Amino acid sequence: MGGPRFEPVRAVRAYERVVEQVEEAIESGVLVPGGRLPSERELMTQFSVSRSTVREALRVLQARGLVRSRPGDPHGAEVLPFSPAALHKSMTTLARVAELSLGELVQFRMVLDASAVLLAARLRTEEQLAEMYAAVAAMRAAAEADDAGGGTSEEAFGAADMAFHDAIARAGGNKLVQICTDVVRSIVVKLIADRIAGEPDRGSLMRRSIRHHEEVIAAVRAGDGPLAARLSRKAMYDYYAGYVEESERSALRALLE
Amino acid sequence: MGGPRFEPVRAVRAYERVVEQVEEAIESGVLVPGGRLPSERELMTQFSVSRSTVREALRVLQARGLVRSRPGDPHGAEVLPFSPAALHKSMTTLARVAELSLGELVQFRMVLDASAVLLAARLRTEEQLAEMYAAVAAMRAAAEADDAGGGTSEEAFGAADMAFHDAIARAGGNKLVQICTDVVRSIVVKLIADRIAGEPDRGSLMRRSIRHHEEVIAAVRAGDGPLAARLSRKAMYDYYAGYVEESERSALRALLE
DNA sequence: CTAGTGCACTGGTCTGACCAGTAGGCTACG
DNA sequence: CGTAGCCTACTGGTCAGACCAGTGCACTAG
Repeated sequence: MGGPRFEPVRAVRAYERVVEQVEEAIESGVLVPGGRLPSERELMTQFSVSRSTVREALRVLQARGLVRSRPGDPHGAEVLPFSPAALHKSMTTLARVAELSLGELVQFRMVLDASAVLLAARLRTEEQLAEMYAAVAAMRAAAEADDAGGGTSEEAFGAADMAFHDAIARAGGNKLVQICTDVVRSIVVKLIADRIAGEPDRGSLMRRSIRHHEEVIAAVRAGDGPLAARLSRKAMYDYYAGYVEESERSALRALLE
Repeated sequence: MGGPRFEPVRAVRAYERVVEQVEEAIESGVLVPGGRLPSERELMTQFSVSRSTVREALRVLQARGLVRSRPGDPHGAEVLPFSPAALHKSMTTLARVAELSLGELVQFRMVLDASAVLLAARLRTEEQLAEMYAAVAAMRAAAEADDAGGGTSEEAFGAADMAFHDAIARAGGNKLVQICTDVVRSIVVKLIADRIAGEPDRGSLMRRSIRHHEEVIAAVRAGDGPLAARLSRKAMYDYYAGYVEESERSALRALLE
């Protein structure tokens, strides 16, 4: 101990410094969504680096979802409004590389959705409640179309289901919960889309899901958060348990009290 | 309707196809962590593209946390084991660009931590319980060092706290919950590190936090998940409420029942 | 006033070059 | 024979300059 503790000076690549500066400009608000970066050739003179370096930096920024560039665009790369696309990408990679099981993903959704619904029961506006009702109505319409042999009805059902959960999440008022819910939902749906489409008894699954959603809405309307949360977990479990490995279901049931 | 619905063929850049192929190789297990990619010059012949294109692809893969390259390394870029670094990065960006408030972040932690602790109460092993005890002991040691005027004690306290929550999350058995908890925790800590360090009555805050943690452990040991979850939320609230905007605290309290 | 055309400039890609740094083989010394 | 130190063949990082297809805008012809 004692004496100055020097840190190793890691070599910072030129393109990294370019990334840093642009990132800083975006986060500090100097560059606003919809705004434009100078052209690559302009950037290379401003940063005193070559175009390859500028381009590598732009690739990184693009991978992080901060900018987008189109060939031929005379205005330069566009600064994007925030989108969870990058989060989505890294979570998808996570799901594959870290070998996340369907059970873990569903469990995560149970947790987040239940909290969102708990919060929604207290914070929702009348308008958001109406959206939830509308979403359930759309689900019912899709289910009926399915009974009649409609082709793309499970797609419509899924979209309505998403609208419902999105309304809940927005009503809950936590953007992070909302975004994570959405990201994980899309991953889960993608994982089992084919299995759902081939489900023999799809109709009864849909009907049961609709009933569950209605119960959740009723609890939200009544302002009973804990009940709504319980119902929400139950609904999620019932809908997805069939697709989850038997060995993982007990961990899911642990959330049902 | 009717007739084939053609999709617009979006122009796929060369470097994107390189990224896709390498990503595919990693996710399918052809390339394992610790393994090496061919050198850039080798890759450019394999993919029949120029080195610039190869390098842009590598930058993207690096930004996604899949590979790392060192100058002079004769073995080529290294395939990395999974790390939540990319997730961390995109969530940090999210927090800044999407203007996530401290309140939302803390609320998110309350939700995730409570679920982790709920699951841990059922699934924890004796070994993991011991780790939790050890972490609390370390917290106490740090708090005592702080009373004695130790310099880096709040750092040690934070590290022990992290170890505690990490043990809980691992015991809960959901990797996604564990990772998200960890990522958000580090963001929160970074946001208020300076405020915590300057806290006048840090000692009592630490002591109260330790007591809370002990209560949580007791409930986990007893297998009472719901109680442990409640205590965990309470502990988190007590610790962070002071740093959260007054207007947001009610949303946090909504989680306390 | 509008429809069409041309041009200036963009991003995407390629080629070829140089540099600093690394690893591992080779050599010379003990 | 063993080892310390050098040497070389490579690596990734960066640069310069070139070409192409595509875009938006100004200009022009109707």
